[in-house]
Amino acid sequence: MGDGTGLPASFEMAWGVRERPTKGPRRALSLERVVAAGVAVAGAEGIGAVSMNRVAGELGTSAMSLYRYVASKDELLALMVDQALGDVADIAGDDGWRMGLERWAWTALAAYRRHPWSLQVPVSGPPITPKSIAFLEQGLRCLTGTPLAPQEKLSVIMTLTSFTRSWALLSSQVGAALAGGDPAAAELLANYGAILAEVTDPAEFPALHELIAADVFDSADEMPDDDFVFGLARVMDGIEALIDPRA
Amino acid sequence: MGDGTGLPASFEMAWGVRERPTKGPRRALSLERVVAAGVAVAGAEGIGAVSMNRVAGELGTSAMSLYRYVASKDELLALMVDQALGDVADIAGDDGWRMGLERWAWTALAAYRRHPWSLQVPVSGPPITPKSIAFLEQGLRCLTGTPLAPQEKLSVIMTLTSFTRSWALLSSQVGAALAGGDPAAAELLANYGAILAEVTDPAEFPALHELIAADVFDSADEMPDDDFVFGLARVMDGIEALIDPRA
DNA sequence: ACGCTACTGCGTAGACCATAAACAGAGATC
DNA sequence: GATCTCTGTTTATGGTCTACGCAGTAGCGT
Repeated sequence: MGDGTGLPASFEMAWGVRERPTKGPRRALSLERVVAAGVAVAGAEGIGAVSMNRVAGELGTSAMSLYRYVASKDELLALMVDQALGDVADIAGDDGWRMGLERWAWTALAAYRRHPWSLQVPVSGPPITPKSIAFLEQGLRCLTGTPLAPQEKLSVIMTLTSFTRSWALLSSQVGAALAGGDPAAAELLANYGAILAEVTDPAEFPALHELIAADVFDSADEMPDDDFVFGLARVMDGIEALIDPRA
Repeated sequence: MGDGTGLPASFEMAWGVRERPTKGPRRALSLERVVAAGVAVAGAEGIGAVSMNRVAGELGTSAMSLYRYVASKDELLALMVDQALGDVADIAGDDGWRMGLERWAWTALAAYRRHPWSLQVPVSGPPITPKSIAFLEQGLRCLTGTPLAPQEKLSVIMTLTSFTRSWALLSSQVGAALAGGDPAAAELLANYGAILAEVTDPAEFPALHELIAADVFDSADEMPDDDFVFGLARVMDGIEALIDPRA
């Protein structure tokens, strides 16, 4: 087994393991540049525009050249998502786990906002790329000193991650529908409450119609971060209810 | 505006709005059968095998026929996901909001387990299909009688949904890697802890290595629902911390 | 200096994919 | 019976990923 990690070669490259082979012609590109080109295309024209051809075009070469750096398109996408996380600065401070984790969640949200397309890439396994692991480390550090078992720490981070990611996804889609090009999506969103009202029977959906009557579904136009603040507070309260009794 | 909902025609069909036009030849298929065929293909061969051609083959017709029932592949996928939720029975009981919401979450998890492929379909907007709305209604009913504002109720449901969905996704991928065909994924998962250890520097990732040392990443083999129970309890505690002080 | 050999970029081609457009027939309505 | 709408299907277009193979490059061992 030795030092074979079993990871795809491009991932090992991203981790900095694996020295570049010394023989052969000099490489015209680098994994970094390929991934960066992918990120550029996704950022400018959306994840749907990311094809091997398009990315290669951005670099002035042809599609097949990219396969010298990446074994498949899925690998490229995974590395793009990793890159999108950005370089993670130190997050945990000395102001307690709660403040730290909240900063952590807001940092993740900011990264998702910067690269909304990264939310559209289908998740294909547990995190294994450098920046996502570094980010996990930052989250875990916030919990250092708390009376939680290791397994519990991981569960806490997972819970928080899933909430943040889901909210970022919803929020980005709403934002895209409002600002973006698709007029059908925009209209659907603008009339969301009305559509629900028209399609459901108040007698059959009483709880839903209570919300419709309260205009809950139409206030999405503004869409500040209030809902995120609210949900985040709920999740943190839940964690606090676990930690506090032990202290 | 009248009764034009602005929804795609196939969605109106799924809701039962829209009478079938009386002219022209009798239809050879039905929207239900098309969606059911898609679900069958996805269940048997995974979401990746769902192509218009493959689904049409399942029905003994040709790809273009499906476009008489569905305007695009995305619509078909959305309807398949809706179908996967299954018929929702009454969930809210008289044993309090917490028990109700927990049943609700477990019901959702069961549906995801029954149709893991539905987690791979990229989410493309707020829920608008019959069964997902019915499911939302069930969740909201659990909160009837609680001192929560309408907007808060929706936020609570969203928080719970996102947690459940994320956990189901992770759990299904782990399950697929262990049982499924891809030996690379299986090996990655089996050595997950070891790989992390090999690729990261303990000095740079102290919090992570604490977890690795505790074998947290290797106990995934068993993977019962313990983590879901744990996270669910956290989320519910968070909601309880909001409700209790008001009662 | 001179193969050897590993490695490079890239062109070609195959297998699929979603779907636009046009068409011949079915069957209810006038 | 004529009309007119809706039906399934055929054909065609432009896109996707990527397996394969080729010609050329540059370091290494001799």
